Amino acid sequence: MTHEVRARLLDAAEALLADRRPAAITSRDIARAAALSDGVLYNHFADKHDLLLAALVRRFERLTGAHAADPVAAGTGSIADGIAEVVRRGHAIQLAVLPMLANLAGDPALLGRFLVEIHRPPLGGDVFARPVRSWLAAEQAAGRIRAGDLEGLTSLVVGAVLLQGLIDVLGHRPSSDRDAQLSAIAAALVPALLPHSGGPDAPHRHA
Amino acid sequence: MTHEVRARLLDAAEALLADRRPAAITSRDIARAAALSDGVLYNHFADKHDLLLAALVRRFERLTGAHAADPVAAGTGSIADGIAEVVRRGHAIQLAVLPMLANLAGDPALLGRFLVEIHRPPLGGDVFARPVRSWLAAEQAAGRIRAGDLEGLTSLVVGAVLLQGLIDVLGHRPSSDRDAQLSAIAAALVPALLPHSGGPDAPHRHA
Amino acid sequence: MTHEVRARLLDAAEALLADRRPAAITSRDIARAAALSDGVLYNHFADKHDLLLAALVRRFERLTGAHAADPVAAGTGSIADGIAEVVRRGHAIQLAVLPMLANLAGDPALLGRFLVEIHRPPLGGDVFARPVRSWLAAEQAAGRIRAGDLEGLTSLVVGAVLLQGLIDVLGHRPSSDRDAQLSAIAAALVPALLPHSGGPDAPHRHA
Amino acid sequence: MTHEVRARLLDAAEALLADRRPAAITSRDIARAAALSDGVLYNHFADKHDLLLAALVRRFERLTGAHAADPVAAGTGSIADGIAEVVRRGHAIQLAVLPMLANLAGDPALLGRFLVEIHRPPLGGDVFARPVRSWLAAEQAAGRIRAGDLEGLTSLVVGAVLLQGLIDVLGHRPSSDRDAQLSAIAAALVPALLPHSGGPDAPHRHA
DNA sequence: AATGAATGAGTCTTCATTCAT
DNA sequence: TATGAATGAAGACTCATTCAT
Repeated sequence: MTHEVRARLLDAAEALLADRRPAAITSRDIARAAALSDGVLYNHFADKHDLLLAALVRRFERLTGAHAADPVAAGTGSIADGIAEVVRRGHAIQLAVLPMLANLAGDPALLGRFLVEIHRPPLGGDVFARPVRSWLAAEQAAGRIRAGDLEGLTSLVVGAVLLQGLIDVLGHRPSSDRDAQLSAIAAALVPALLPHSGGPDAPHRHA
Repeated sequence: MTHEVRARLLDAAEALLADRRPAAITSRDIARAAALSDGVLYNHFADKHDLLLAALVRRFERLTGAHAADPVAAGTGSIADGIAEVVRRGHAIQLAVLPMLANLAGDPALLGRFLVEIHRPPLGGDVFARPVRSWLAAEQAAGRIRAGDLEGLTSLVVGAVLLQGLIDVLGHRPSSDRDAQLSAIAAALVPALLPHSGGPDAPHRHA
Repeated sequence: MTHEVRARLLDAAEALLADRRPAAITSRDIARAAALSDGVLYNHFADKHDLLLAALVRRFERLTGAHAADPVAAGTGSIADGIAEVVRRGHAIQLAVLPMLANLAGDPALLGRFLVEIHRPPLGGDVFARPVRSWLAAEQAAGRIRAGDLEGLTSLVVGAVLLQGLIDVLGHRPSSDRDAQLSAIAAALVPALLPHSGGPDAPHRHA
Repeated sequence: MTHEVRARLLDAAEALLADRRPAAITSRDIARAAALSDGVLYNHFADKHDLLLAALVRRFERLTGAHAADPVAAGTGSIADGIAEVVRRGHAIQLAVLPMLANLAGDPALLGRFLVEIHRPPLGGDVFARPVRSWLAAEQAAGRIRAGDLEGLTSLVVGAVLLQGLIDVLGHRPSSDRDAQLSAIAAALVPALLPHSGGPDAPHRHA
């Protein structure tokens, strides 16, 4: 089968990508991991870059797929619990995907090609934003959270979670610290979500 | 002058760092850019890494210094205007610093050394968080924004801004889109900041 | 042929080893001598050191093999003639091997690896001592030389020959001087070998 | 004083020579060890080689001087004891000097210059042979050992000792083994030294 | 005479890619 | 199509020596 070799190459590259940055993977490493010869690569891909890119995309989809399949339920439970869950889930996705993305950052050419492949805007197509936006939209539709700019809110949530993801991926921190911080973020988000509470509230009300 | 060469080396490295990732800068590049001979580097630094690290730190400080000197005023104007300014300023810092940081991500060893040099936690010591935290604390002290967990709120703001910074740095987007998004974020943050408005508002009010 | 290059590399290295010390042989020298490209070496050997070591061992075996195949006959002729032959042969082996060994002395790491490869104790496995010891043991068994400590006697002979070998290898001296000295050594050894004569003396008095 | 710098350079080089081979000593090492600047060297010596050579000679003389001053007494005690002492002393000199000489072997150019400086034949002028020869000559003159070729006998003794010295310097062996071997050598030498003992015994008695 | 920074040729090694089989 | 040996440009780093001060 002609495609078996291609697949083996991709598998091997994907496996290596799990714990090494692209720049640190040699074409020989891949060939050896695939138990194939050094040169085959060029019969199936234009380039080492090409192979790596394909492997990267496959890996991204795999990492991302599991999470995408299981959205946070909207319309049940308290808003506080819901946003906490959204935050936790978002963070879990980041932990899966960010290491790969961080490694990619060091290779602008590859990163560029990867982002094209994945759909802009950057940072993983919409894998980060979509689940958040969906939940927010659903709860808005249910009238359980404040109506208003969906994108601003989504960015708020995604950004807050991303920061925590980066901290975990680039620095290393105790998981208890991490959980506390995630809870604090969820708590801080609650007032931004709740519907206007009627009462007077203007910023300059002090006047 | 004994230090002239060292300085020229640093200048050259810093200049190269502006548009290339460290891994893509060769010792020869630096020497040539400094109009010095190949080996000089090793008369002044232990390593290419050492030189690069020093240049990185210098660049970071330079990039960061200007912003740090001019904090957002607290206690005047509306909260909405204040947070909008905090967001804008934060974004400006990111634009200056993130490209460098993103390039650094590809070189874990150098990144590690850099972070040590800069003070953890990652992502630029506290340059991102400190101005935000200061403003929030000041407004809290003035009773103009909701009392409560300062860190959660800070993370919210910094994260939201960071996400926009990354989008601008890694992908390229029209500045009008960017400004709109920053405004949306600031707007979305306002309700998270305003003091409790008295009225009933609990999340589970639905019961 | 898969091994042709490996062999050519070894041949080239061996040839260079003939008149240069390992430390003075660059990887480029070898490649050029083998009419191969700079990098080949690393397709067949882990290291320049590895290649050099292999070449060294090969050269040693080659140099040594010829001599080992043809031991000095014991039990025939006079003891004086026998020891003279043992001395001459020993000296010939040294002349072949010592230059290489002397060159090796300057590179402790390589020397160490080489000695492991060749069997300790130092100075070329037992190539120097074995033939001497064999002849002595055979003559002892035949009752033609003094019984007694075989090792002491062996050391005596090997050492005396080694000294002459070093003189020839490190300094340069006329071969007539050399031959005279070898003869003198053989003559001096005779009384150390002859069985106790009980009676008054002389080795050749029999006439 | 103009010569103070020269002396400091020599001292430093000599000290470094104690535990490093010449090829592994950089001109900077010497300058630093002498607490002098990199370039001074060239005001007092033609070359790094020149400095090293001078240091080598000085070191050799120092190492050798102590031993030369204290010859083995001849004419008293048994011949067996005398030769044992000669062997022991010879070995001690070797242990002092051979490491340096072995290191020198790796640098033919320097070795050559050194040997010229020290007087041929190689291996330390006559430091090894002279004490042995003196003792043998004295005992011969006293009629306590066999008359005959002094040089052959000297070579025998020096060579045997040299072999043991090399074994100790290049390989490492327990001192008990070493002492046993030195004794065995001394014992094996005794019959070569003792005056003719009379009795019939000829080598070709085979008839 | 001393300084010590600058030089730059030279070392080993890596690795993407080619290409004859 | 698969193989895997060969290529050769490129990289980081060393160090004896020079020379302006």
